[in-house]
Amino acid sequence: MRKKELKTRDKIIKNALRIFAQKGFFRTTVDDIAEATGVAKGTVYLYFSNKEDLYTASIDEHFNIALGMLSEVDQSPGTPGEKMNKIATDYVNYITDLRTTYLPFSFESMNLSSKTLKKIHSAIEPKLHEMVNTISRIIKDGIGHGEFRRVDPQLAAFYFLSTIRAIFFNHFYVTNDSIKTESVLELFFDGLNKRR
Amino acid sequence: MRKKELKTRDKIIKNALRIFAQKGFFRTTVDDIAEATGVAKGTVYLYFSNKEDLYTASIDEHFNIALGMLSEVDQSPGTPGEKMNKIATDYVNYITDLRTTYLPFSFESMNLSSKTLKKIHSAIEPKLHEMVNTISRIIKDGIGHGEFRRVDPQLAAFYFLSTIRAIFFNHFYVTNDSIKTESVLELFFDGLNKRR
Amino acid sequence: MRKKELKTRDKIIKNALRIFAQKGFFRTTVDDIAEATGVAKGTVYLYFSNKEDLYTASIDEHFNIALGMLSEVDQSPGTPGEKMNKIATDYVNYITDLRTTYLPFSFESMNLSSKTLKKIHSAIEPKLHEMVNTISRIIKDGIGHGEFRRVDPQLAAFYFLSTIRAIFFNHFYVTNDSIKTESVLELFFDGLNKRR
Amino acid sequence: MRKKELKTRDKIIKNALRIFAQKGFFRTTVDDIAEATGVAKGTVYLYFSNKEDLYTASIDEHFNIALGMLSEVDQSPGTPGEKMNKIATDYVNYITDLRTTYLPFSFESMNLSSKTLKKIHSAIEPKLHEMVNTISRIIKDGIGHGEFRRVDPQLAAFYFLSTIRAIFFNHFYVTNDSIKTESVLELFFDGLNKRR
DNA sequence: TATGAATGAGCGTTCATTCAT
DNA sequence: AATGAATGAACGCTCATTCAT
Repeated sequence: MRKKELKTRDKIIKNALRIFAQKGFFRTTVDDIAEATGVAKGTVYLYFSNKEDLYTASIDEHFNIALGMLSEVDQSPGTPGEKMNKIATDYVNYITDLRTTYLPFSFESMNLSSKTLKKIHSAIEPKLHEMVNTISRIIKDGIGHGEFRRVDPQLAAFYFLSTIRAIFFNHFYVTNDSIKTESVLELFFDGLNKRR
Repeated sequence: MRKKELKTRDKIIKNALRIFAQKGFFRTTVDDIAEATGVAKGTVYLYFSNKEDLYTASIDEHFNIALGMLSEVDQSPGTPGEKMNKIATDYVNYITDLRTTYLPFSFESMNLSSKTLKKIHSAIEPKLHEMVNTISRIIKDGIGHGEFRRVDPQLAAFYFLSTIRAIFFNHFYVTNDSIKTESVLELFFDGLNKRR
Repeated sequence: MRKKELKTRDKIIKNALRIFAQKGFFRTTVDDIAEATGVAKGTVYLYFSNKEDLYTASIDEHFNIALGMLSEVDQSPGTPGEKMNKIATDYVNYITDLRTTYLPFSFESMNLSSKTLKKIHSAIEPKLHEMVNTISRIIKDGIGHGEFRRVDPQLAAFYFLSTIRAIFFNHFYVTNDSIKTESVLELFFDGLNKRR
Repeated sequence: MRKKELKTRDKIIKNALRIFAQKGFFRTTVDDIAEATGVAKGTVYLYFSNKEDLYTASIDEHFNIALGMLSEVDQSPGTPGEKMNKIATDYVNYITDLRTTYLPFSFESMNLSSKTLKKIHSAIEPKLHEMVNTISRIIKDGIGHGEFRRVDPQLAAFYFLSTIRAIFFNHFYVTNDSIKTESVLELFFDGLNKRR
């Protein structure tokens, strides 16, 4: 029964993550998630005290998945630059699989109550820091091996994540997918300025 | 009469832009906007057929303002690099003034109905293209003068706008505002890779 | 329009008072009241911020009516004893008209949230005090004229109101209405003990 | 087995009585009672077919306790007046122990479905009659011994019970407990009218 | 033009009740 | 006998939209 309980809760989270990703917090109803999971609406409330709690749990799940992909790439062989390219590609693929509709997946802008935002914050901040730290270490490694410039590794890691996100936001603005991941990454690594 | 009408419509849009920016589409009520404008709720519907229309008009207004700032900087003297720095700084300041709350201003993720999304798209795409084109021209100019590398100017322009947005999204993830505009722009211009 | 507004609000309160009296707070739905008033559910929320607010307003209305009856009797001619008999009879008639079902009308026991109880308290306490004070004055008058014993007038006034209520609670326990108002009042005035 | 069953059922009733008394029928959930009893929610339904049944059983329990106190006092030595004073005091103490919250304990006004009300009625009417009869006998005894006036003993008995309840309802209206049991009983026994 | 009272569909949440184990 | 996960009907409340004035 312990197993079954975890399974139902887990199934709800997985469906919630997907549907929230597709339709956003407000256009997703608890019924949507319950129906997709094959349970009654009330069942959702056995595992989550309210919709925002479920949303928080979904974001948490998202970061767990992202962290999993990250550390897997980190432990695989390759130069820092190769690793970062792999991270970006994997993440882009994951998100691309997740959103089945036109809409971009973005936790960045939910306009929830500030109370919930704070809850989400405290839930994701440690995980985001872990992501930033992992990438940061890769960058430091790259600096040590003379592959990267001497920049602030934390800042570069943050900017790297933003660059990945930029690839998705592009979809919102430009309907034809002319913007390629590699081209953006090339700009990230080599910058705009001409080398002297 | 004509003047008064435009004024009321204009006042509504300006308040809508500010409030939507602060609270997002769903948490903003038509009453919020009517009240802030000092008109009755029904009056809003004299000028906009529904809430999403008003939202679309607000986004349009936002891009008009952004385009205005852009062309002003474009026509001022300075190197392409200086111009781009000015654009980023001005835009950051504008957005910072706009959002009075904790929440980032992001049109990217509204999770509206796809019908409305398409309307917004067709409304903003020409303006966004104008923005991208203006920046694109500056970049081309920089390439011609040997200041920038030979990259796809459109892609670089798009990535430049994404970089500006990245500075705001940062606020959502990192509570202390340690990420400085200049540091991010430095990374944008010089890239991560070491120069050979 | 001012008039119309007051009318709708007033109509809602009057229906709410009647239905709450018949079915109690929990078994009464906002829809019940809206339907009885001939307005949509949302209309109720134009005038009252929530169900408990409406309930509080209903109780207030009840006490206003009771106070009106009380002061009318008070200003009519008669001995203190006659006045008190009239008060009891009028009140009993009023309540009897109000409850159309089997259920007693009792504000005493709603088991609401303590927050609401406090709101109701502060709303009715002054009015209840006014009721007690009016009866108290009548009793004092009766004592002064040698009609009543020298008792605490406030206590006697409170007990008098309880005696009136007792007549209704009786209906809950005893299905045949054998308990007559006059018999109970006789006991109230003359007591159980034999006079020495 | 048989013993254990009775024990569980009994434990549920005792907890139900206490919690219903504190929070009322509607604000009490079956979960509240199950949790307090230390059994699963489903277990409650092994012994009671629904919540209203459990409520009826609780009221029954209440009357059994009250009847027990009553007959104990009845069989103890003392004048009729002394006995009635003892009854009132004991009952007040019992109820005071029962309600741990601000709310008065009142079965009088539950606003349940009329079907359940009828069930409750038929359950408590015989017991209430037994209470009234016991007190009635005491009063008759007092009349026979010249202690009480020649009144309808049933009516006086009913009014006596109402007087006891009045003491509790007072708590709802008057926040400071200035109303003392003895003062109210004095009024009950001696009446308001001056003795000629 | 402008108003704002009225509407009612829609959604989050609760909780008594059931039933497979 | 006992459990507790699951159900789903019910209800409070919101708010975009309408329309008579």
